[in-house]
Amino acid sequence: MINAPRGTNDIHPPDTSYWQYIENKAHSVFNRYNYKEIRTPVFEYTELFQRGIGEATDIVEKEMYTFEDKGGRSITLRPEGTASVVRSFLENKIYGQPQPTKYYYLGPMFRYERPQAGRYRQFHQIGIEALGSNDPFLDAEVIAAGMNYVQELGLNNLKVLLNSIGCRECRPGYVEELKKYAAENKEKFCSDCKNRLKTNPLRILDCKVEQCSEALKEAPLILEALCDECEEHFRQVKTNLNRLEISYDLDPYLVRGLDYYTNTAFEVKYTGLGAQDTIFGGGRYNGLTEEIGRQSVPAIGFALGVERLLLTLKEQEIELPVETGLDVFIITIGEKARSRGFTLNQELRRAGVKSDMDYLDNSVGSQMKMADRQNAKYSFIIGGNELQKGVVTFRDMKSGEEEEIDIHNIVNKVQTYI
RNA sequence: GUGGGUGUAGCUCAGCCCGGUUAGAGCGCAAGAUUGUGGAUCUUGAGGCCGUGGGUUCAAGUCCCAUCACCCACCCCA
Repeated sequence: MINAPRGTNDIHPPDTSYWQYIENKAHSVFNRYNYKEIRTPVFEYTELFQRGIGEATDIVEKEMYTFEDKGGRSITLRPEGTASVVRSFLENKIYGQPQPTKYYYLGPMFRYERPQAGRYRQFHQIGIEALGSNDPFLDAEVIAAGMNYVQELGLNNLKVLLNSIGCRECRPGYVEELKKYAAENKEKFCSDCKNRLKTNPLRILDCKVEQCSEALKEAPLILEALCDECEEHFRQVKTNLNRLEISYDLDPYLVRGLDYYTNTAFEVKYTGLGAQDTIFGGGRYNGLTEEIGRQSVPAIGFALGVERLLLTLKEQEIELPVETGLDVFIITIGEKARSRGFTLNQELRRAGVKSDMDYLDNSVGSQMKMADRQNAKYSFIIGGNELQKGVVTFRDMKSGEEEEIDIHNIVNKVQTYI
């Protein structure tokens, strides 16, 4: 027996209809915000992610599915969506068109990690990216679009965490301050954080170890170290969120794992999920386009984890519209009736009626049971008697009432009922 | 990559500590209960390389080792 690779999942009915619902809702909500769908390849040259995400990040260091293709090129299955979207934006010179450019995307992403609740090796993200504007109205719009999306799906009790992590003017100075503070209080931090101090100092801010949160209480805050421009930008983002009545908690310890983020950083969490509680997260990445291309294009976006969204929907016991049952199930007795039922089935379907029949040559009782299990509104019974009279027995599955109807009129008849 | 838990019927699980002959339950599935009627009940039945490989033993689902997978957590992220 060959199993699906570790960390991958098959999605079966009825779950597939949840997925379709989630995807359809994304199309409709993001279109309303005037974001257009973009589809990029599932694999890219490895260099794109190395440059875009940052060499020092865990994603690039140890989580990428990288392989050499037959032409000797290093290829990587995309671990996230933003780098590809930016690459495509630059490669196709979309910056030459009227700005901003507003995209959304959805699809599978790949990271080589140990699977756990809400985290898989092949997982799915839905994201939006708005490129070509640094307008703080846009920061708020992006967050609003995401919140609107999950709210329309029925989610409650979500928390927006907000921070600004500055720009390349003010952040380096802050990082130095932070390093200095941490060096002076080194013994108060956990061993991981002692390492982070060298590799990625900002990350000590969101360490979940209690002693570290203690140790950080006296630490300098980035919100107090922002340059005038960043501070003003952040102030306006907050004002705009207030205007949209989106409540948020300032979290000065919220940082983002990927190098390209600047200014606004946000995460939306649901606390009932266990360790993987971030439903979506994102921020501004004004530095990314220059890493990948030559142009400097400001941009902001977020990515949402579909599997986590589904877990939350189930956790909150939100009913998603499941595929409805059959209109008609055809029950036949005998070979002749079966053949007639088979052609009638096709007639029904061509007339827009959702119908099915038995393919196991089961007993009438079993066929009736099948009709019941399939949630059929009506069953059509065709046996020797019906064939002789040229009728079908039309049974209302709810009331149990039956009437005989001319087999030539049955399609029209049932259309008026559904 | 690290730690803990779990792999027995289609599904959920019991049996394992304290080895012993044909491996169980519930649900689901199938057939039937005056021969052409579902959603209730009852009867009967089908369905298991007990994750895989090795070892200990007269004997292994049960004990030991390895391996794989899943779950949870750490790391990190969506």
